[in-house]
Amino acid sequence: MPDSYKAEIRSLAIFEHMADANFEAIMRGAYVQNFPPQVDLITEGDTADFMHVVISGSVELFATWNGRETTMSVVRPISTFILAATIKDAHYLMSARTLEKSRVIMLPSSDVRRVFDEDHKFARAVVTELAQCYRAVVKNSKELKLRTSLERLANHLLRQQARTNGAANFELTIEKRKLASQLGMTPENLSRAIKALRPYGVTIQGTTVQIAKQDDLVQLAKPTPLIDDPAF
Amino acid sequence: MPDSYKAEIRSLAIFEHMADANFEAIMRGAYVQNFPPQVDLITEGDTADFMHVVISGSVELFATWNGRETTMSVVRPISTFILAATIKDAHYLMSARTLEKSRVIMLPSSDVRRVFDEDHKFARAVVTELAQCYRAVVKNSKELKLRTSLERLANHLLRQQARTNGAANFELTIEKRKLASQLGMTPENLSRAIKALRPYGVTIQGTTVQIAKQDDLVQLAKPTPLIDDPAF
DNA sequence: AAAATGACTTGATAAATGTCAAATTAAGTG
DNA sequence: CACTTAATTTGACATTTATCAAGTCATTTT
Repeated sequence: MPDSYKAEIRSLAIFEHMADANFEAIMRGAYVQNFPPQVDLITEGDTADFMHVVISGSVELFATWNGRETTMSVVRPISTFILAATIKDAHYLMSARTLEKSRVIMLPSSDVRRVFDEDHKFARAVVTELAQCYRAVVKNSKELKLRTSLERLANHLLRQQARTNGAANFELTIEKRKLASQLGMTPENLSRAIKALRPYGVTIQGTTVQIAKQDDLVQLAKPTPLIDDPAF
Repeated sequence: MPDSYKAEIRSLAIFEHMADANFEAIMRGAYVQNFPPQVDLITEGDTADFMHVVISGSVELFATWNGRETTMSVVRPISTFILAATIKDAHYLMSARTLEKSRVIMLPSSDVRRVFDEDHKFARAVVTELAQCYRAVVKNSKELKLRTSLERLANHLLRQQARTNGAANFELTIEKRKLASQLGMTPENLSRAIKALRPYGVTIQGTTVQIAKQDDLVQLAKPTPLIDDPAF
């Protein structure tokens, strides 16, 4: 494990305040791996032997049932995933695959759990992270149940805009068919939803989004921190 | 706070192994309240000043947006709710109301957080509980995105059956319109879905469910622990 | 018990969303 | 660049789900 990665990981919220010795204990069994795009990292149902940290690239979390598949979320640097399964010593509920060339650090779950039991600062940080994840899923669930697909798209665009520079023009960060799946619709439906946003000043060419009439889009989307603010 | 309640609360997984002094510290500021049905306990967006424990009755967690409302879950004795918001010192993401006459214990969030920082056993238990809640929401989200309303109903019946005695006959525990909302459909749609399950041996009269052809229903529902087993 | 209220069901219809196939565009490859 | 492949879009259509209105059923109130 090169020191440069170590420093990066150390700066993550969940590792930031723990004792050096404990951090080293976790890092001892950790290893970095580089993956090309479209590589399966984990499969739902398997036991959660590793906690993962995305250092570069991006990783899709997805779920399957009865031949169907849906994108649950996309994890970007620098963040952890599969924290809950690690802590509970349980099975993965979601599968993961790389979307681009990605660097991922794998931390043995048993080490994470052991240190968790010894280092209160780490435990505190894990809880905060977990609470954050929980709230993110709740928000997502609210969005799915309370909004139509058009409204979900409109709000996604506004969130994406806020996440970047807040300017009228920005880029989509994932493929449209993944976006469709994440928003709980088919690619065809997304394509039509994009056209339906035209009267609200939205133009999407390739991956470039332009929001010409911010107010109109906001009026349609009706964003609320209770669903749309990741920090709320 | 009567001792009888205290003993009940003490036996909850999240309080079970903590130090007596810390448990007392939390109980000192706690109080029990009895509510009639249909009383609003908390409103989404408010700051999470209390963690709640349902001692008797049942509490609906629901969310609203743009004039719409959806049932997120129903909490039954003895369990906590609004743990994540308490830990994060954040705002409630969901509202809560009693469905029946209910007894609820309210623990000041600041006390919970203080003890959390001092008592490692408690912290450990909180994390486990939170991870459990997280996984429950993920399962729910998977179900919403991967299954049709008919499949959701079929699986709900099987889960409900497993939760009770596993026998062919059992009772629905909530109103049908709440069930519909929880499953992400309208009451009318639920009513029709129930009829559509007839060929699979399902009869529902009032709140009584009969599953005459278990195998047929299972074949339709295709339950998986990754979505349907609360303990998985 | 009669009346009133609310839950549930049913039918008719509309809207939203999904499916399939084909056309188009974009991206990657030799 | 020409070729191949994959992603996206479009059109036609099917299915699912929601909406509205009316009716039925059950429960509570008086």
